[in-house]
Amino acid sequence: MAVKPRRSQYEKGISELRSMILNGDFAPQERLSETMLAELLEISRTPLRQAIDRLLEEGLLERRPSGGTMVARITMQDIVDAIELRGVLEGTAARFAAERGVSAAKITEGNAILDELDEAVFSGSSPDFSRYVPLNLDFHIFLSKISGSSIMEREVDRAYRLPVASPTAFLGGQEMIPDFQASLRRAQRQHRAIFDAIVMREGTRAQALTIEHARLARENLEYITKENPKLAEHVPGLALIEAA
Amino acid sequence: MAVKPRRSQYEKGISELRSMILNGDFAPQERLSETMLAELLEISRTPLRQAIDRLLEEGLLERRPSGGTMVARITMQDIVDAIELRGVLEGTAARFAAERGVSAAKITEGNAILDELDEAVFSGSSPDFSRYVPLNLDFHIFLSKISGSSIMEREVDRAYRLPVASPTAFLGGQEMIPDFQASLRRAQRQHRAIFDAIVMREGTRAQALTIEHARLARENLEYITKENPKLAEHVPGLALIEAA
DNA sequence: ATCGATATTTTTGTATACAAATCTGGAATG
DNA sequence: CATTCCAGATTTGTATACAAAAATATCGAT
Repeated sequence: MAVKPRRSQYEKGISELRSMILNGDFAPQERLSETMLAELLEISRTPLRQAIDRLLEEGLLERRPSGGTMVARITMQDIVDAIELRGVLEGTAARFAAERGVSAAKITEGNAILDELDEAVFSGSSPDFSRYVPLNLDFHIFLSKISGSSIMEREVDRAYRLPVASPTAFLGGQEMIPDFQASLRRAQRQHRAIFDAIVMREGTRAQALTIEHARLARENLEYITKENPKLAEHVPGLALIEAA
Repeated sequence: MAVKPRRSQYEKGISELRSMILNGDFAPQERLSETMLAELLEISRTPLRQAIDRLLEEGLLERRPSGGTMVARITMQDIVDAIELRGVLEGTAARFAAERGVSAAKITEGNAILDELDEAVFSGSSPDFSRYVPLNLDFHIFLSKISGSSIMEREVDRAYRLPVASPTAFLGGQEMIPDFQASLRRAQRQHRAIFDAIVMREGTRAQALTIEHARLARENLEYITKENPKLAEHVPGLALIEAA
């Protein structure tokens, strides 16, 4: 039997509308009327409006001056800033973790994730992408959890939802962008360094390393836009960038 | 004739529900049913639910495991963390401003605010509180605006809405807490130093000063809780803190 | 033809009705 | 006496109806 997802109309609205936006289904300045969207997504206006509110929060939608909403105008600078912000928040979480200390159990847990990442990145002749991507996200979420601050955990999680700021934004789906293999290895070495700094209670170092780690995403972004623009298709949301 | 505010039911819901929560009108674990709240606020469930979603975002409400919502359990640590987070975000905005440079017009504008703040703080025998509070907020918002990043502007603004993390959270209404007069003078000297660092393009210094500036709020929080607990009444939201 | 005023249609904000899910109390059973 | 199960009552999620506001179209005057 197929598993029936049975998600709410509201969740359906969010995820479908989000992917339509990232997919570039709407014209840049197009007014998105609620009735039209409701019909399109086959949900009623009540849960649709919730979804719109949420996507406004995430920065994917924007209120039009005349009323109504439209797809947000996102510049390259916005993405660079969102990546930097993500790094700053993750860096603060790492600093908190270092300053406040991490339990032995959590150290074991972190090392386990890192060992698995090593497997995925270094064991074969080339990195195993489909294993790396979820493990990478696991590690990043793990870092926010050991900050010892529910506020930081929330806000880091939130930053991941900003357009194209998630740690996995440039890692495509299953298929790897071959040019990024070296980047993956650097990233994993940074993971080790970050966790080492945290365990050693070196807050400033942990923070600096984590911020710099996020900037790998910026490098990938620059590589795609300058060297290999057709890769942009693999990164949902990149298509809707306006000229800065 | 009295001015008719004519705000929407949704806005009414947010502001009234928020102040009721901060006022401690609900018992700690009390389940807040939508029908009950709708009746209480005299709005229908539709805009009420929007308001609830918003306050969930702000961290003032929390979903109960069994379904339904309740007032969020906020610990002292959460407030300390929210203040630090606010400082980190404001600090990043200040760093951006320093790194990217500020126009001559904006420098003039900043100096004008600082001069007015000087007036409010240093001109009389004691600081003019009712003038200081809005000017202080102006300066903080000004800092986020000159970051040159709409993302940072948004996120700083958002951090102000976290429980008791706003720059004016500990400044009470009109009446000043006398013990904070010295703190006010220190704060204003820090404002000058922050803006100087930004104008001089000293990003790291601007960031560090701004983070430290936010920690004045933490000092005030500690003073209130340890030295003079009855002042807590003057700080909306402090009443609903649980033991950490 | 252009502008402005008014009428018409669309769109959003709000209330309410209804259904599905959840909770509560109590009776039946071990 | 504790436990399980079920009926009734809330409660939440969703659809829809309606009204106020906004946008668009229409028409007339200059």
